[in-house]
Amino acid sequence: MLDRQSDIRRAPINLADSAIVGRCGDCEARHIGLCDAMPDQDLHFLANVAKRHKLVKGQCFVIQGDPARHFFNINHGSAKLYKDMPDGRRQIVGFVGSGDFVGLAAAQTYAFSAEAMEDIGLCRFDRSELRAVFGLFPAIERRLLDVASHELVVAQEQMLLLGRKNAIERVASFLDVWRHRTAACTAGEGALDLPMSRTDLSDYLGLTVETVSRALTALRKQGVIAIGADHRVAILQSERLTDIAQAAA
Amino acid sequence: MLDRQSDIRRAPINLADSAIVGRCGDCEARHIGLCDAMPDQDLHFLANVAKRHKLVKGQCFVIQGDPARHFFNINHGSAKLYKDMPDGRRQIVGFVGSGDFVGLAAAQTYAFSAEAMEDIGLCRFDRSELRAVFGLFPAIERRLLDVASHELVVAQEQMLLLGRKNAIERVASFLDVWRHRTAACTAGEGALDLPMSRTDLSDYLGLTVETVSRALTALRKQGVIAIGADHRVAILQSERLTDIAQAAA
DNA sequence: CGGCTATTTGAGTCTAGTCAAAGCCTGTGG
DNA sequence: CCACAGGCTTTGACTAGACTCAAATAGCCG
Repeated sequence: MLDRQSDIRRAPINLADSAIVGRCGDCEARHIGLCDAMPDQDLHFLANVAKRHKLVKGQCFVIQGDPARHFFNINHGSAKLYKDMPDGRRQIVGFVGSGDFVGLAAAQTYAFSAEAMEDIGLCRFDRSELRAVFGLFPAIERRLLDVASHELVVAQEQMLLLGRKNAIERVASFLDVWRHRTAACTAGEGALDLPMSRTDLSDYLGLTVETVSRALTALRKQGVIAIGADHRVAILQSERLTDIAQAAA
Repeated sequence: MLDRQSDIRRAPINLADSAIVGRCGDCEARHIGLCDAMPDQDLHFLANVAKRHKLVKGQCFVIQGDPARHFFNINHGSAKLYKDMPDGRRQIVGFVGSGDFVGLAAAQTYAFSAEAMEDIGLCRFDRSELRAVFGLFPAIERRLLDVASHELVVAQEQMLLLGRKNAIERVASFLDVWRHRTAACTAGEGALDLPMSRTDLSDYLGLTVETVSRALTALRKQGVIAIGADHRVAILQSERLTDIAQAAA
């Protein structure tokens, strides 16, 4: 655990080093996330306060405890949000992907850190500048409130998972939610695309890597899922998975 | 566990039965919570969409899964917010008190239930009507976004607690947070006022009643807290408590 | 003064954690 | 093309911290 201290995650590369590219109009995230709340002709208001960045896998763009000066909108790729304890224990509080908004959970300082799990592109907004845009386009603020409400729902569901579910229920819950999250994007019923490692999964589910692995094996032996040679997961019995996740059976 | 099914909590009294009393101007919560975002002369806009209610201990005013038609603002008293699983397992996702806003964590339906832990007074707002007030007073929406952001910070901290802390750290964390929450109200350094039972505490901390009790005893034996004959808790060494809560020592 | 309930304490069990090692992709270099 | 190093994942054996079941204790209220 403690080797995390010397990890790449502890040596974030300054965002200023990242390439700034492109404009809003042809952004891959134009019609998702924050930006979809703006009509085309007013998009330049957002563009004026947004800086586009590209980050490579492993780079941090939010550090827990730093002054919360920015919001972020992920354009492509995925990242993990997490909290660390002084002795190395880690809790991942969320995974974010294309279109997701990052940075709401902050008062004066960020309550979490954020690290790219693969190469990502994002837009960075200055909080105070974005706040000024609120006055002109209340739809933005409305959107953020909706996003925050939804995140609260998800957070409460995660509290139930962490506080009351056993290992298999936790893993089943994660797969069930992830399936629905990615079903919107990929129609195919093949293996799930899991950008996170088993270690990330364990830090998200409040378990150890070994326990996550054992739970996956148990689900595989029950015929609920299949695990590929590349460790990817395919869901074979989705109703059964949901039942296990919710302890409905 | 399963006896909860027949509990008073399962048979909520309809809010329509509750007494509706008073006006906003002389409300005990006038200068906290949502209402403080409104200037006196415009308070009647809120009053028009608010219904004041009084509830007795044990009454539910939000049921998980019901259509989310209202927001609530607690005027006095305290309540618990929780999620239940079909087999009776329960996770309390938050405690709320005077001035606190309830109902943000909802999409079409409520993600949680809410029950009065003591007699309480609250204001009920129709969501659609309150939304209409947003247009006239953006300060309300701004306030809600701030509230939601703060709740997200708290929720993430709770995920860390539930996912990665041991029993003593959980109990210490709770006492530490609760001390700060109530310190703003009561200057006295006496015993904490804990409106919730040990069972509620265990459902909040993801433990059993017995484990909570044992953790409290352990903290008492270490001299960090004292436990009164009425089971109330007094904090004797607050820095030590904080260190234990954060695993800093 | 009892009955009731919430809390605390005790004894034994079990789930998940820890420590250790093997297996298996991946990617690099010969 | 194959061998090998390295990291991630899986499996195994044992431990520990929290849970379960049971009982004792102590306020609280009629």
